[in-house]
Amino acid sequence: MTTRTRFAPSPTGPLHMGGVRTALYAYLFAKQQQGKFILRIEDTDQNRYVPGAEEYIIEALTWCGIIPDEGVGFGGKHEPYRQSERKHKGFYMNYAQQLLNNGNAYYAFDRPEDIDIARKNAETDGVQGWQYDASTRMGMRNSLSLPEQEVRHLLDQGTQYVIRLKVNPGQTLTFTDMIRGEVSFDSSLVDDKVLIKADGMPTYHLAHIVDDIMMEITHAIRGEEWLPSAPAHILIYQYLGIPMPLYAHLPLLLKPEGNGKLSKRDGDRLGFPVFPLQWKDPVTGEISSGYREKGYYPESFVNMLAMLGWNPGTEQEVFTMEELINAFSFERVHKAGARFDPDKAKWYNEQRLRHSNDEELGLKFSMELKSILGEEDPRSSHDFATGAVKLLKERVQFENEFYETGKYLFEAPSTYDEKVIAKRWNEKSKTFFQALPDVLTKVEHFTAENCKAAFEQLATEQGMKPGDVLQLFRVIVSGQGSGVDLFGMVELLGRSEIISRIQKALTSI
RNA sequence: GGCCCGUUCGUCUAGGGGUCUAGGACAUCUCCCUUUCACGGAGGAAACACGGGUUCGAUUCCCGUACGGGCUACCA
Repeated sequence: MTTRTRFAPSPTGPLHMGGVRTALYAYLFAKQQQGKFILRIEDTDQNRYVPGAEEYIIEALTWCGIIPDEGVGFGGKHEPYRQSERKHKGFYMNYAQQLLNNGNAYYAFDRPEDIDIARKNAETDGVQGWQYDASTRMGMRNSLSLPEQEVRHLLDQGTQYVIRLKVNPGQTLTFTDMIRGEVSFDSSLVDDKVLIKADGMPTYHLAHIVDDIMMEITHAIRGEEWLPSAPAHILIYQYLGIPMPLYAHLPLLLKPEGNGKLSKRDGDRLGFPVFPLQWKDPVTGEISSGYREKGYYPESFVNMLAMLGWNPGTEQEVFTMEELINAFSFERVHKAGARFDPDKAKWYNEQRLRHSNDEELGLKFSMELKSILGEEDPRSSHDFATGAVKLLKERVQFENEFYETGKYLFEAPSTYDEKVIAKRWNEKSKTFFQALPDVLTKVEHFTAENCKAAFEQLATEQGMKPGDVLQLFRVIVSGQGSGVDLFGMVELLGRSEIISRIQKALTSI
């Protein structure tokens, strides 16, 4: 049987990184098994629908390289993949009817207010967790407690109703989780979950099962927050007489500090994004940052996410998607929640940047430079940009830091590091720099090595150690006391630029 | 409150009865390299939540406690 996994978010807003990780694991597993990965949109709650969320989800997954084989936006033999559309085809009601017919579900006419009252009454009696179940259902208005005639009448009248799962108490419900092993529950503690809501929409509980069956899902992968409702899901499969797919409940992603799971609000408050892509709230206009816009490589973002709760059992940490597909296994997913570490996230990006090809980085950087400096500026050329990349590559974690970090490569300094000037600038050094342009003019091939040799020779001739003027030279060229390799920078900037910077410094210091 | 899941350095984690003097990575500290800063290299500090069992022997198995997390909607 072909492995089929799905990722089934609800379009209530941007996908957060925890959701992306769930999608990733489902994708990795499917690909490893030469199976299919499906994107299903669970939009059964029309009140929570957020415009743009669906597009966001598709764009985010695509950016990450987690490409569905079937689903909303990708087509496939089980269309439609949007639950609101599937509802109109009667898929969910079909299954609900089957449960109704077999006596495993029933109509309930209680309004939300009635349930509130029942709950409040129970609380005043000191009962903490009231629920609609075998112990309370006969005191409510439903097709189990009401005479058949009345039920008929209510239905004929068009009275609003929900369909509830009839959970029989006193049995142990067990299933084997791919990550946690055997997990069991007492059915007495499971409530009679609503299967079909008053508006005719199915709830998650019914909908995901119907769709997983119809879409031939073999492995259901979801977050740990679903574990408590697993017994109800086991029961639905039992009542339907259909074998359950294998389930995996993933550990949650926790906040970097403090308590609780990582939530949408945490991100920008703590200085890191929680979303893969930037998101603008359609109502408030509030903008939340995204990993893409921060300059992360999608591969690094995915790599980082993969390692949060899973490890290969070797010491390898940097992976490509291909390698992840090969190495992944649910047996090696950790059971406890993982606290997200923004520093480690940056490290993954840095690693990928370090191993990137200079020419390719240079090409991208030259495009950026062209938009900053102009198409014709020689410093926007591929050659110059590649030269700059070589000098800057080990000093940044993101490509988008090249320009700011190496700004002095693109414009002559207007200020000079005061500490170095105060310490080193004197008559002797001034004389040295007055003589330096002539010496540099005579250097035949203007390379780092030749310039360095000429520089040192001049220093010796003037009776000083190169170290006495080296840092000054750096400040004269770049304005800063520290930075990229000095003579590498000299070679890149070229003879006339260097000489002009020396002359500028001589008049302004 | 109830139910479920969990608990190894600050963080992500390896290890699943003796090989543990508990390993790696991020972060941190020291030193080396270097014209500076980074990079890189070397090294340091840093953890088995607690209490009972089981066992010749528990970080590893069992139970309890504590702590953390999740769920407890006609939301997913």
